[in-house]
Amino acid sequence: MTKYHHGDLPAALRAATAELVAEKGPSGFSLREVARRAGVSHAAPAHHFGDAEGLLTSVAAEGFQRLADAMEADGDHIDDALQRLRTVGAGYVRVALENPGHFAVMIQSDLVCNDDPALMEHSLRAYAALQRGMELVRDQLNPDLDIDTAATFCWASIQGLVSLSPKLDDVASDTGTKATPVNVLVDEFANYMVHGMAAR
Amino acid sequence: MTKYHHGDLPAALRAATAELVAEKGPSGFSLREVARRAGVSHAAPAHHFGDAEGLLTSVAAEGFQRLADAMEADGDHIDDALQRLRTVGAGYVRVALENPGHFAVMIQSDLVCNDDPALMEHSLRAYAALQRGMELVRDQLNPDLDIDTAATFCWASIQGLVSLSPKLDDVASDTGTKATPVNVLVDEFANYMVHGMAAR
DNA sequence: TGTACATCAGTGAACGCGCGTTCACTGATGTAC
DNA sequence: TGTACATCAGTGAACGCGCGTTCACTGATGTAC
Repeated sequence: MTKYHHGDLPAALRAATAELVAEKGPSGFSLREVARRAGVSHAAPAHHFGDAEGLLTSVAAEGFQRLADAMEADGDHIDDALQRLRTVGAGYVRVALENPGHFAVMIQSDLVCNDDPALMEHSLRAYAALQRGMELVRDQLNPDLDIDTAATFCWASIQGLVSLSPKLDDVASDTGTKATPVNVLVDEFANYMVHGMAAR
Repeated sequence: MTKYHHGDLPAALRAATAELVAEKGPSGFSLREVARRAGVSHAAPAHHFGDAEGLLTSVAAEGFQRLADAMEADGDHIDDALQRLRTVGAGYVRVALENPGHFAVMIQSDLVCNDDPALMEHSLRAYAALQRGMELVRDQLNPDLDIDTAATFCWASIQGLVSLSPKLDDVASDTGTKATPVNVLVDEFANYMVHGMAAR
């Protein structure tokens, strides 16, 4: 016997959205399909999120929340710049691979409402954690390092690795070589990055 | 008086697709809207491309063609590793910013047919040009450099910068700072990258 | 040079489909007394 | 403890819309003779 009231429908709708986007990409998303997967009528989502943008914004905020939590938990207690960057980078990749639907929505700003308070809060929290890592690099390795440029570059590089990884597999299979897994690449990444930032 | 025969409808459809995707994102694409923009009936595209995937694949192939041409023209005559990486990186960013619709399709492998001969040819040509740049770094700076890892990392970093740049603008406006333009970042990128790859 | 015919390129009407949104409704829950 | 009522959560039918695909068609081009 199923209950009439769901319990936590908003969370179930976010999960269904993430699952759907992970499978079909953002283009495959529809409110009706999400409702179907959550086992409710197709008019139910409007009750909680208004429209599609509202739901996607909530998914993006949840993704940034998970990312920020991981970055703070992984990195804030590590004192060595290289080790911290390596750990936080690996954490980013792990969270991104565990939440592919969330990340696909997070990095496409035209799908969401960028003024949303929750979305802003968690994305800024993630960015701040990254900045603190960069400050460590500056203090230990290169006093002239520009924090914002370095942070931007770090974020772009890792996210680039994550979001290009299916494409990299394609290219690898075209050339007959085997693609290096992302989580291995990210370790090299930390070396390149820190040495590059240290050495100017 | 408009002609019945178009002249080069396939090219016009590719251009309309790129324009539409640049405006609305891949999710906003539809065959009917593309036909509308190209000024032909909505059944016309099927004549040349079969279905939506065929058209998008052709757009991706055209994008890789432009990219590969630019990379070869920009880089192949430069002998210094750092200078070459800087120039080719700047070229990548320039081509990507000039063809945002093409690039949005190129990096989403689930939209296109990855077995397409033209697509394979041009994307491998671009990747090979990047590899030659990495060989230069290996020969001049670090004999132990792994070409494929370095090439992957380069591509991911630059593409990450390009595709995250709208999001970076959002974050910048949230924090009240001003986002560094991508073409400035890419210059820093070359420094980080080469020093990082040289220094292990 | 002219004519007949095949081939190619694009048309426009028709179809069925999944979509988002609206709205009157009903089932469940919480609260005041 | 029980009852009445307000509020909240989800339903399901209805709507109009843009979509992709199909198909018989017509206009334009090229080629054989």
